[in-house]
Amino acid sequence: MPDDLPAAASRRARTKTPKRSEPIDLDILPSLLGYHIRHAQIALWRDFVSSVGEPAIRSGMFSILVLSEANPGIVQTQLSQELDIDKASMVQLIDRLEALGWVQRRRSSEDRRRQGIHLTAEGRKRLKTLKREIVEHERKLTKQLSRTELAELISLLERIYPHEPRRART
Amino acid sequence: MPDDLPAAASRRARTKTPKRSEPIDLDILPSLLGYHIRHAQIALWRDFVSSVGEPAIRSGMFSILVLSEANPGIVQTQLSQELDIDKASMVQLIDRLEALGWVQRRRSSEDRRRQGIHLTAEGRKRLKTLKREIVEHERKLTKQLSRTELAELISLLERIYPHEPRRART
DNA sequence: TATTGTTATACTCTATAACTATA
DNA sequence: TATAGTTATAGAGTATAACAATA
Repeated sequence: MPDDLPAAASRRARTKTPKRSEPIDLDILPSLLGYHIRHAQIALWRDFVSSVGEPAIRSGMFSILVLSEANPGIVQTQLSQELDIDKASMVQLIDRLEALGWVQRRRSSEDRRRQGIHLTAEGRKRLKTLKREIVEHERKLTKQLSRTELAELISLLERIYPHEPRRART
Repeated sequence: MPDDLPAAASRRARTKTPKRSEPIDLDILPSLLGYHIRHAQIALWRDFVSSVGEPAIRSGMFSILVLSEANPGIVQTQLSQELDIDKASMVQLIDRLEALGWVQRRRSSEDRRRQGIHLTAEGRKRLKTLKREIVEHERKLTKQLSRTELAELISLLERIYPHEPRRART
């Protein structure tokens, strides 16, 4: 899950590859979806951290920013639910975004338990840059796929995890 | 990357879902491959831990077992390279498998720096059960996909992460 | 000098549980 | 009683760096 994955792997951190003498037998691994998802996740993660200028931002925090921009005042439980992040973990992520000055919590006057999340002007500015970097990062990673193939890949992935029906987006 | 993900999420751990009042706007998230890979990874992870009888075993350790069975005497650097796990992390994983009595390190006589990994009889027995559980778990997760679609999904995923060319497997 | 494996340390993500305040 | 949010704590995964033994 990685979720997310390692800590500061901006540069390809692992040790130099040794001579590969003979190819190894992968047995059933290549037939397992989990095996490929894991590798894809690692590749995406590595390119994400090296593509995003702001080292403090991880994919989870990016998603929070996007949802907060598109849904001003969204509350933490909604974010938790949509992003499949525990509410206790969400607190820490929002704490960090607030410490960076990118978002603000605003207590709701109707239901004083709730705190809506709002982007600050600074957050909006930074998110704009982030989005550009991340779209570029995605393009780099998926450049071997045609537009149709990418859509097909996403569509197949959506069928293996439970989620709310998506509204059509062009 | 998450790889792997949380700690002990055998039971759907997170809090009860609250009423979803109005659908939220996901903005660009649904167009991002990383967003879907992350969700798929989480879904796979959750089902993995609830499907595998042995709670000590994670997907990384499972892969090590499979490769050690198919390639007796494989060395840690090869495992690290193939599974994209740092060699220092690999040590800990092998330590745990050895403590469980499932694998053995055997010092090579030609190159005394190297230690080949070998399954024990116990390890072979347990791996047999594990494989059955994991094949079943994969079937459950991918049951919405036809055989062709699953092959297509895997093939598309393979094109977004760097890897050695695979030998054909039927 | 380079490689294999190891130890030690630290950081991130996430889960769990107990808690506050509001409803 | 239930919900939104918080705090505290712990565990897994991984990275980094330094190291020992061997080549």
